[in-house]
Amino acid sequence: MARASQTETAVLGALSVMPMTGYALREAIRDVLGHFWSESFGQIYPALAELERQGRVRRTGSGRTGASTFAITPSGQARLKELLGGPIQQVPPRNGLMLRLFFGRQLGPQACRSLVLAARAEAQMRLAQLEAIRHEPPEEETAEDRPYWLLTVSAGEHAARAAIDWADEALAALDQLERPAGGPRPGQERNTR
Amino acid sequence: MARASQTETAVLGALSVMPMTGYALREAIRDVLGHFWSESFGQIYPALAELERQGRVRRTGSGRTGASTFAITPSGQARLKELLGGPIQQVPPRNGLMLRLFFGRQLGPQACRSLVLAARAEAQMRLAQLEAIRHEPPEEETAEDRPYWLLTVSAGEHAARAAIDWADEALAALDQLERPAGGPRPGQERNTR
DNA sequence: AATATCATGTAACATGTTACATGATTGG
DNA sequence: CCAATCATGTAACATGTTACATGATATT
Repeated sequence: MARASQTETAVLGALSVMPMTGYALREAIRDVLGHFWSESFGQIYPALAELERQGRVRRTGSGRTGASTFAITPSGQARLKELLGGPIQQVPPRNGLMLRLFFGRQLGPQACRSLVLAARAEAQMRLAQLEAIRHEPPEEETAEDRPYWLLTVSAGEHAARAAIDWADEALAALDQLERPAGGPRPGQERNTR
Repeated sequence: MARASQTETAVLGALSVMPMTGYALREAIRDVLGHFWSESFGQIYPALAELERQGRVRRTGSGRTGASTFAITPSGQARLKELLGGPIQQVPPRNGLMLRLFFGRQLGPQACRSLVLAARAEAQMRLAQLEAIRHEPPEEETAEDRPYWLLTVSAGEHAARAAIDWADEALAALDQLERPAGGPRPGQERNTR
């Protein structure tokens, strides 16, 4: 009980959609869950071995020699539901951009501008990718999963748009900092917008 | 070089605002940076010891016996600037809520609703806290840092509002999933299982 | 005097990444 | 045949949390 349950959830979840190899699992997680999840080989293979030992997945020796396709078992299905219903353990926050901006006085407004601009560009790229995903033609086999998948896409879009809006606001504020608008007027700093 | 540079940055940054003990450092990080950063004692004390060995901080044996107030040295100031200017290393994403929603079909719309509602409530609380911080009266000593601090507050507010908007949208979508709009239409009522 | 809080430090554990070793299969 | 890719697995390392041990100081 209770070991690496997050990786376990991701692996069982992915296998609940379709059986695949450990390698494909990693690619699926990177390409499909990539916006909010990640796993490395060093996590996936041990997790698969453990899940197999527990009878949650089984190897169906298909395909090439040495490669094994893993499929979820009924016991694995049950375990997945249990994990999904269980408590969400979140990672402690560690936002490198915010850390830098918080101590931004040491860097000065110009360097901060660059950081914010880079963040804005990144958010814009993420947003475009998510919109592309949303407009991909739905596949037959995954039709029932799709509404749920779109919830996560939507969350990503909202977050990306918020990041862009914030960046624009932050850039304006940093500009204000650099040239204090027509002579120093204390107690005035408002958000333009 | 290049060891735990993120913790180093947080510690040097906090000490650049004012000297304090390791204990106070942890409280400051939790209370002030808490919305986007975290450090534990197990990180802070070794980091302080290492920074002292390198001459980035020094102990000013003030206060009670056994307690040491740490202050940043000029060398530490320089190092801080170097760290702040360096590349941002971000943590791989791991969003437990999104993972659950992605496999939401296994849980069903009702359980997903609960998850989204909880997330909404959490975002609302975060938003209230951030707005309180924004309206706190500014202190004299930190006046120059304040504009930068407000950038991070603003980012948190944008993110929280985005989370709330998304949650409302998601709740509506989940409702649609449960009762498929205006009576059963053939080829449409499949999600009841 | 007892309790709560401040303070420092360490050890054990959990988690996760990266790099490497090894080999099969496929496409040119 | 050769390179690229698919595939599995492990070992070394990095990072980070939690729990514990220890004691000082402040509060009641």
